[in-house]
Amino acid sequence: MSRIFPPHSWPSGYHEALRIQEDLVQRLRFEPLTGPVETIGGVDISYSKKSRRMYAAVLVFDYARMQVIDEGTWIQDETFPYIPGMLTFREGPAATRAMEKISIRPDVMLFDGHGIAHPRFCGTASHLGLIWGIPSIGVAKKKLVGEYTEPDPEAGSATELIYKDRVVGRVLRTRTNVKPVFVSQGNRIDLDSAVRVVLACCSRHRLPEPTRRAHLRVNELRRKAEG
DNA sequence: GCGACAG
DNA sequence: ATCTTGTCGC
Repeated sequence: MSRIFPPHSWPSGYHEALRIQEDLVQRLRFEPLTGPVETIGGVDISYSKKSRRMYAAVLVFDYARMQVIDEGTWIQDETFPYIPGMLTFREGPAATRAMEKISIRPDVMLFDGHGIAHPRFCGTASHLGLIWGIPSIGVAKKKLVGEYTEPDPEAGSATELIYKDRVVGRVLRTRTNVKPVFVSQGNRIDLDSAVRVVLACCSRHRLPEPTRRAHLRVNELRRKAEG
């Protein structure tokens, strides 16, 4: 039994959130990214514990030039606490409102967090990519679940992230001699395609440009609103 | 009970 | 995310 959860209705309790993840995970699909990628989106959320406010930004880039061509932002109060494995219910509401403000739908989207490298194989990148209807990739700075061996120090080196006998992602060295990032399938993309896209966005920094720039943008929003 | 634990 | 000083290296 599966259904499509309304994008603008979010759960307030843990158990309802759990049921939603178990429902949505059945709808995830992982296939090679077909067709040319001309635009790519980056999403990030920032929140201040003090004001309990959230700042969201969705940036759309021209993939070839890696320049911003569209932007959507949103500010609101917190509606859900931070619980490992439930990040999408904390960030989803504000991220979705920011998403509604862009006019160019990106061909693929990068998230600051995991895709299927998640306790129930339904992290933020998978969840939001699914309800937004856009191929998505998870790029996290730290592990949530799984086991792996350290990749070689050269840019491009990678090892598998294994969880419950499944390959749920890749530990990828995006730049030489920097800490690796955790790349995982969000939805409508396979792991090889995901890694290829992430590497293409990391010519100058450890994190891919779309999420890196979205992060700078939300911090700018917060500074402007709070100080 | 103990350790792990995206942002 | 937030708390926090200095510091090593491209």
